[in-house]
Amino acid sequence: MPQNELPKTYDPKQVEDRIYGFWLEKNYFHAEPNPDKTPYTIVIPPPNVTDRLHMGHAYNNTIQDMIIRFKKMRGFETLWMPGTDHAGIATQTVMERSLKKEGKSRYDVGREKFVELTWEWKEKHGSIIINQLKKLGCACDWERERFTMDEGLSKAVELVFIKLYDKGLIYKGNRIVNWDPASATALSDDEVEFEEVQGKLYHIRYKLKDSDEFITVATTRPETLLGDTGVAIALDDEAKQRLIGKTVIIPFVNREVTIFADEHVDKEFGTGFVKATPAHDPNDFDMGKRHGLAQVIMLDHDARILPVCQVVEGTERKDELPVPEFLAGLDRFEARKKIVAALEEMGQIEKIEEYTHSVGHSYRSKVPIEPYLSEQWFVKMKPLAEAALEAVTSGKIKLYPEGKWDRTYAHWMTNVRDWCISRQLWWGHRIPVWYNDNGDIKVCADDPSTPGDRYKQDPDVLDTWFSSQLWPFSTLGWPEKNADLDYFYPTNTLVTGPDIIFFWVARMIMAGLEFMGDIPFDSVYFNGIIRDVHGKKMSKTLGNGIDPLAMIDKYSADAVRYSLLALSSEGQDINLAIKDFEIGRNFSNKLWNAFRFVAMNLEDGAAAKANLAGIQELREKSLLDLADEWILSRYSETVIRITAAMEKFKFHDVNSALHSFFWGEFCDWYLELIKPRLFGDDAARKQATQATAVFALRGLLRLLHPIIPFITEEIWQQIGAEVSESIMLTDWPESEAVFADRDVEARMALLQAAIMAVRNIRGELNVPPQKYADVLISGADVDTAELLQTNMAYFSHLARISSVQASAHIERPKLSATSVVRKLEIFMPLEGLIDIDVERQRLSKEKTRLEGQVSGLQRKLQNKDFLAKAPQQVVENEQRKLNDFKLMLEKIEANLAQLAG
RNA sequence: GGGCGAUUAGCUCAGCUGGUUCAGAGCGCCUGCCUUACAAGCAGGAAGUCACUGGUUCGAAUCCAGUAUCGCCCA
Repeated sequence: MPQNELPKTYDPKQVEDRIYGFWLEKNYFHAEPNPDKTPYTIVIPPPNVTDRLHMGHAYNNTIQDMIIRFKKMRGFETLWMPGTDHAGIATQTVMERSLKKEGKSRYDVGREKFVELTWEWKEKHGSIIINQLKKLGCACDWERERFTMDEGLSKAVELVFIKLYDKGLIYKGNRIVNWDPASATALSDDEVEFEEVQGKLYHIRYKLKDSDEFITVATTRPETLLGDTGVAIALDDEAKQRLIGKTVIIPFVNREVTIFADEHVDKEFGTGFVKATPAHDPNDFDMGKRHGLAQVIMLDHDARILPVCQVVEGTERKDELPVPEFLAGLDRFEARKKIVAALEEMGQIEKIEEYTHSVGHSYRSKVPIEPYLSEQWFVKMKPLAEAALEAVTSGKIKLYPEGKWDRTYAHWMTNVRDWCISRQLWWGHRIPVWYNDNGDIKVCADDPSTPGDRYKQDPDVLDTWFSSQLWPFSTLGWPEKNADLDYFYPTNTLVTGPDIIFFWVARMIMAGLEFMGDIPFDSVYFNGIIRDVHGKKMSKTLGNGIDPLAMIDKYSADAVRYSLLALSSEGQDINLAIKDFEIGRNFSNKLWNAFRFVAMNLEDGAAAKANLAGIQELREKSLLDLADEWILSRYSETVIRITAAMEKFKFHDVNSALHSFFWGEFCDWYLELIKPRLFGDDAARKQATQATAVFALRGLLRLLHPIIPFITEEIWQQIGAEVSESIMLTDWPESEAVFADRDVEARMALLQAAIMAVRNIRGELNVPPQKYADVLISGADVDTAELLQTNMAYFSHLARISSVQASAHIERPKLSATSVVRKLEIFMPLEGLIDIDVERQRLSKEKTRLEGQVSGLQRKLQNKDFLAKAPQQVVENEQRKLNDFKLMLEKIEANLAQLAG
C-alpha cells in the first residue's frame, strides 16, 4: 500500500460513483428468498414520478438505507423494495402544462393519446428521482423496482376494487365532495389542507315576500346565493321564531325559498340567519337533507358560474334556473366581486366585516376547495378500520417514536369517514365499472360487452392512494401467489413522514389486513420534517429549500447523510442550514485522516492479527498496553450501545455514541496515546499496537457503514480487503464486543484526569508548547504511583511533561502550579513561568466550585428525612462525595495560602 | 373548539426508569498552537434561575397540575 501517497484531504468525488458502481456490479442489493436467513423487508414510500429529490426524501431514505445496511450486516436477507407512484393529479398537470406550450389541451389530443403521451413522458423522465436515490447511496433492490401502474400492480388494483365492491364496501353516491377546480376533480378529505384566510363576512339583505321587511343573512361566500334553496335560523332563536315558514326572495335569481329552523345554526353567529346552499356546502347539504331542500348547482367543474343553474333530482340534473348574463361564466371569485357590487348598488349590503376563517385548499394545486355536489365512488371505511385500529392498539404494529402517534392514529381510525376514491382524471387506474344503455352496471376488469349489449367503462380513475395502499404486497407480486410474497411479507419496517399517516400508513394497514390477512409491517418509524433555519417548511414557493443533490455535489453523499443524522433526534423536526453539512464533511475528513495515520504506521504482518483471535492472543501474551485495553473496552461498549439504539430507532443515540467514540476517544486519546509506541523501537509492542489500531478501526468502519457507506467502503477496501472484498459483506461486530473492562477504564480515567489537569495548567498559565515541565504527584498509593510511572510516556506526549514522580507524600515545590485530581495533588514547578495572580485566580475558581459542592452535600446529609428515606446506597454515595470534595477543598485552600505567603 | 409536540449556553439541539462529580454536545465566541493523521485540525477557556407558577417527593431539568409563548394535526 503506497500509504504515503494518500491525500491529506478526503476527496469524495473520486470515490462515491465508483463505489456505487461496484456495489451494483456485485449485485449486493439484490435479495432472494433464502431459507437459511431471516428476511428483513422495507418498502420505500414510493416517491411521485414527477418528483425531484428534496431534503425530506434524502432524510427519509437515509434512515431506510441505514436500517437496511445494518440489518444486512446482522445477517438478515434484506430487501429494500424501491419504486414510484403514478401521482394522478401531479403527473396529469405536468402533461397538461406541456401540451399547453403547444397550444393544446388534453381534450384536443383525446384520452387515449393523452395517456399514451403520459406513458412516454414517464418512460423518459420518471426515473429521475430513482437515479437521485442512487446518488445518495441507497441499497435498494433495483431489479425489483415497481411502479403503481405496472401491469401486475394494476391487476391488484382491479381485483381489490372488485372484491370491495362485491363485499358492499364500495358504493357510488351523490354527495358533497371536496372539489379541486384547478384540476377539475374530486379529492378525498385527507387531500384538503385547512388554512387561515383573511376573508370577509358579508351581511346581505334578503327581501321577505309580500312585505317591505328584509332579513339579513351573513355569509363569507355571497356568490353562492345563486344556489340558495332556503334560509335557516337557530332552533332556540326565539326572536326569529315568527319568521319560520315565511318566504324569502333570493336576489338576482328571484327564487322563492322558505325560512326554517335547524340545529346546525348558531343564533350568536353573524345575524342569526344562515343562507342554505345544499349543493355547495357540506353543512347546508346535511340541513337540506333534514328539511327536504332542493339542491341547486351554480358552478361548473372549473368553478365558474353556470349560465343556467342545475336542479338535482336523483342522479339527474336539470338546467332550469338561468342566472343574469353579467354573472354567467365568471370565475367564482370574480363573481363574488360583481355580486357584492351589484348588491351594494341595490342597497342590499348591510355591512361587510373583516373575518378570519379556515378555508380548505387542495394539497396538490393549493387552490381553495369548492364543496361540490357530485356523483362519486366511495369506500366504506368503518368495517376496515376496526381491525386496523386493533393492530396498533394491541401492539402487533408499533409506531415509533413510541407513544407519539398512537393517539392520533386511534382518533382518525375511530372517526374515519368514507373515502372518495374516484377522480375526474385520465391518468390513473380506470375504474373497473361498466355501464350499458339500459342502466345495467357490471364490475369487472375487462369489457363485458357482447355484440348485442355494448358497455362503456366508467370514465373516472381511482385515487393514487388506492393503489399505494397495496404497495407492501402488490410490489411482491400479489395477487399472484409466489415465493417472494411468502418470504418477504409481512414486511418489517416502514419509514415515512407523519404527514401521510392517514393517506397512506393507515390505509396500508387496512388493506394488508383485508387482502393478505396479515399486517403489512410490524414497525413504523415516523421521521421528522426538514425545515429551514427559521423553522419554516421547505417549499418551492417560498424558495427556502436546500437541494440535496447540490449538497451531495458540494459535500458528498456521506456528508449529507451524516449531517442529517447528527441533527436528528427521535422524530423531531430538523431546522437545516447549508452550513450544517460541514458537520458531515468534517467527520468524513477526520475519518479519512485517522485511517491515513493508521495506514501510514502499519507494518507487514500487523494487520493479519487485527481480528478477534489475534487480539485475544496479543492480550494473553501481555503485549497490549493500557491504551489498547482501554480502546478495546470502549469499542465493546460502543458496539453494544449502538446496536441497541439502532434496534430502537434511536438514531440520535447512534450518532452521539459513534461521534464520541470515534472523535473523542479513538482520535483524541487512543491515536495520541499509541504514538510513543508506534514511533518507538519495541517491535513486538509496536506490532501489537498496530494490530489493535487496525482492529478498532475496522470495527469502527463497520459501525459507521450504515450511515456513511461510501467512505467506509473506500477505506475498508484499503485496510480490510483481506477480510472481505466489501464492507457490505462483513458482519456487524457484535461478536467483538467482549473486551469491556471496568478496571481498565477506571485506570485510564485517572490518567486522563491527570493529563487534563496538567493541560489546564498549561493552557491557563499560557505555558509555551516548547516548554516541557516536570510533574510531581502527591497522594498516590503504591498502585497509583506505579500506574502513573509506568505510563510516563503518555504524559510526555499528551501533556508535554518530561518526567513524572509520584508517591504518597511529596513536598510542594516552590513556585509551582497545582491541581487537585481526586485524591491526588499535582505539582508543576514552573519557575519563572508562573504568574502568581493568574494561578491564584485559577485556584480561587476551583475553590468556589468545591465550596458550592460541599455546602450542597452538607445540607443534604444534615437532612434527617434524606438520611431516613433515601436508599442506603445513595446516602453512602453522597457521603463519599462530600468527603472527597472536602479533601480536595483542603488541598486547594492550603495551596492558595502558600501562594499568598 | 379537541389532540399532540416544543420551551435547557449567543444559535441548533441531547439529557431514558427522579439520585452517577448532572447541567451536556455541535456550531459560534475568547486564548494559545501549522505539535511528523487531520487548520475541514489540536489544546485550553468563558457562557445556562433547565419558560413561568404551584404540587408530589428525603430529593425534580426529569413526574403531576395550571399558565404563557411557539409549532403541527384534527374539527
